Amino acid sequence: MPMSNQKPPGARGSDAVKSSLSVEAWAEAALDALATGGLDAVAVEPLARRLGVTKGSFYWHFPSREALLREALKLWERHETIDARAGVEEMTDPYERIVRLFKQANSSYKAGRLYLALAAASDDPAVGEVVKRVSANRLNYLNQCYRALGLSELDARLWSTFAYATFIGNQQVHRDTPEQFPVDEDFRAYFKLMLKTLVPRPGGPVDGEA
Amino acid sequence: MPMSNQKPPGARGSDAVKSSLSVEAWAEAALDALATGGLDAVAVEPLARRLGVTKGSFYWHFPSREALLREALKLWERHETIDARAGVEEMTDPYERIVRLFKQANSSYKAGRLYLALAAASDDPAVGEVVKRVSANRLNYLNQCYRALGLSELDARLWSTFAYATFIGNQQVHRDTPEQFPVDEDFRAYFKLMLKTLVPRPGGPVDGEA
DNA sequence: CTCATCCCGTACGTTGACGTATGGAAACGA
DNA sequence: TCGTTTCCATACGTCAACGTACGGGATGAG
Repeated sequence: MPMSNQKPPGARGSDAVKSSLSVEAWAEAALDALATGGLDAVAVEPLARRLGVTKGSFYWHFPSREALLREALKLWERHETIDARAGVEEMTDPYERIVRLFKQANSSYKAGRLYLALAAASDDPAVGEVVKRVSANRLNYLNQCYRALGLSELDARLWSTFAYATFIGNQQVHRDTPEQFPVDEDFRAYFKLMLKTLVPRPGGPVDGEA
Repeated sequence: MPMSNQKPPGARGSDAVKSSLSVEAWAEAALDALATGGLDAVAVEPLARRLGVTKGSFYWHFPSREALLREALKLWERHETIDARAGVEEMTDPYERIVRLFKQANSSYKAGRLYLALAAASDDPAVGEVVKRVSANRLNYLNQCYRALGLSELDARLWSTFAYATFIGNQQVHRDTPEQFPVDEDFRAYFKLMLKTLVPRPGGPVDGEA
């Protein structure tokens, strides 16, 4: 049984490739099923049918359904942490960095669905652990960005939580009632409004307590 | 088979009682299971065990699992639309009305979990329909409140969507990473910040486009 | 050519939940 | 007291998915 490394026939040379090619394909399919059908859609036989094979294939690559879930979660966490930093780290200005984060968060509808599906399956301990870690990472990163804007520790925490909650909620509203969600021109106005409201300009007013 | 009215031995007199007593008990249990375990937790035999009975009882009250789901959704929608208006309609000042709505939205953690669980199960057509209706109702009501504040049609739509998304997101963040969510004193500051940011005071500045 | 390993298909046993059939106990009216 | 209605338990068949056992074709090494 593989599950780790066993020299896949393709992609020779870079022996840094740890996971078998098919393993990742199964994991991707699992994430796809998760985004659309929830956690129970991550089922061996349905996925096998979807991929045009049978269980026999699956149980050669994985010891169990739980192993597939673990692999899918690992893949998701990697995507989530890498994509979150991509195109953001290069921005030096903290304001522009936050703007970039927001644009990114609103750009990938599919990633939003995936997060919501995983968050809804947090009852599963393995899922809950990863969701909590990813969510905490995002919040901490946003918090650092707000601190870089000059906000105090408390203010940064409050504003970053505020902003993060808003964008998570946007994904939720967008999914639950798409026809109520602003599009095109309205969305641009909506986005601009949120930006102006949620991220204080470098020279703007700083509000402490009342 | 009942499923509608059949003169429950208790609560005589008010024959306006449409659903049997036990039917509502099953529906409540179903909502409870939904909040904690998701849609698949609404299973006949597990619920029966939880209630200390067997399937025999269930299939006397309901023709199928789907009927239970429908009943639970009906109950949820009723709760959601009634509770949303309770303690809000009496407020005449639109500002105070919105504040009341926000306080209410943040007060019931359990109701938040229920909404998130149902929203996550929107793949089910019956669930999706109700979720969409409830969500749209909330948004429209909030929109009316913002219009009553004097905002234009567009501004009211944007601000109400903004505010609604934020509070939905709060429930999500609160559930996914509870230890990162502000509590006690920090929460009060957080709440105040959101209020000041999201609901313009009657005499405050009105921002149109840039 | 032979053989061993890789990858997958097939057949089987098991489990959990759905739904049905039927019996039975308790309450209630005549 | 007797029968009917109400509510629930038990037993059964079905189905879908998990996991296992085993076989078999392909492919590369010797």
